[in-house]
Amino acid sequence: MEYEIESDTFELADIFECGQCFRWNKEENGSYTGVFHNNVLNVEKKGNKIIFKGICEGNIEKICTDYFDLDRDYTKIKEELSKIDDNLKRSVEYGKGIRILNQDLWETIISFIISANNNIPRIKGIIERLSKAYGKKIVYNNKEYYTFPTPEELRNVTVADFRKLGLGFRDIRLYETTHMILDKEVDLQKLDKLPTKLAREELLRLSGVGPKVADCILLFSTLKRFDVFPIDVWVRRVMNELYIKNEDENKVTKKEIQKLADEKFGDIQGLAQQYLFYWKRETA
DNA sequence: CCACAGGACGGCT
DNA sequence: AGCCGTCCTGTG
Repeated sequence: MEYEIESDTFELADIFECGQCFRWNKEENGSYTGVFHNNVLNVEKKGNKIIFKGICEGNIEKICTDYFDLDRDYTKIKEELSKIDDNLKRSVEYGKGIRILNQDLWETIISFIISANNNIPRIKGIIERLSKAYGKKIVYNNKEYYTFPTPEELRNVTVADFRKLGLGFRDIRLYETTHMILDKEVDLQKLDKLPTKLAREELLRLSGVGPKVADCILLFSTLKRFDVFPIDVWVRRVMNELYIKNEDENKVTKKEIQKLADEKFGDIQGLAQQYLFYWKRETA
C-alpha cells in the first residue's frame, strides 16, 4: 500500500528525532520505518513529496492522516509561536518540520514510564525487546517487525519477566500499571472526555507516572493536549538560559518554570516546549 | 575503578 | 509543602 502527499511542514528527522516517539528507525536511504498499531510503515521524503508505504490495517490515507496529524495547520501554529519572541522564532525555524504524532494512549503510557531516569537508545532497546517478546510479528520487506503488546498480551507477564528485558527498577511500575489498566482502576476510555487537569490527575494515579511523564502522555498521545509543559532537565536548562538566567540551573524550581510557560505560551505551551526542547538538545 | 545521565517515589523535616 | 537518597543500566 502506498500514499503520497506534498508538505512543507513535514521533516523526517524533526518528527522522529524530537523525543516524542521510540519506534522509528532510520534506513540507509534516509527514510524511516516504524511500527504503530498493527501497521509497519516506511516514510520517505523526496523534495516536498512525502511517500508512505507499508503494511496497513485499513485505509492508508486515513491511517497516515490520523497518525501524522496531517489535517492540522502547522504553518499557522508556527506563525503564532514565532510572534511570542525571538527565542521561539529561532526554535521554530530550527524545528520547522516537527509534527506531534497521535500515538496510541496505552503505548505512550508504557513508553514514557520506561523513559523515567533513562536515555533514548536504552528506552528504544527496551521497547523493542518488549514488543518482540509479547507483541505480534509482522513481516515487511523480508524483515520482522513486532507490534507493541496490548494490555491483554502483558496480563501474565511477571515482574521478573520485565526485569529480564532490562527494565531495571521500572519493572514493578510496568506490572502495576498494566494491571491497573486491565482492571479499569484507571479507565483509559474516559480520559479523552476529561479536561486536561482531571485527565492529568487520573494519569498520576498510575504507578511510575509522575508530573513529567503525565505531561508527555497528555501531549504525545491521542489525548493531544497542548496546554501542558513537560519539564525535564533539558527544558529546565533551556528555560533558565533563555528567560530565568539563574547562575545555578538546579536552583530553578518547576513551579517557577511552569508559571513562566503559562504566562508566555498559554494554551499552546506544549508545542512551545517541543520546539524549544528540540532546538536546545540538537544544538547543545 | 569511578562519575555521570535520566524521573518517580517514599521517608523525612 | 519542599528536600533528598535510592532505584538500574549504559557510556566515557
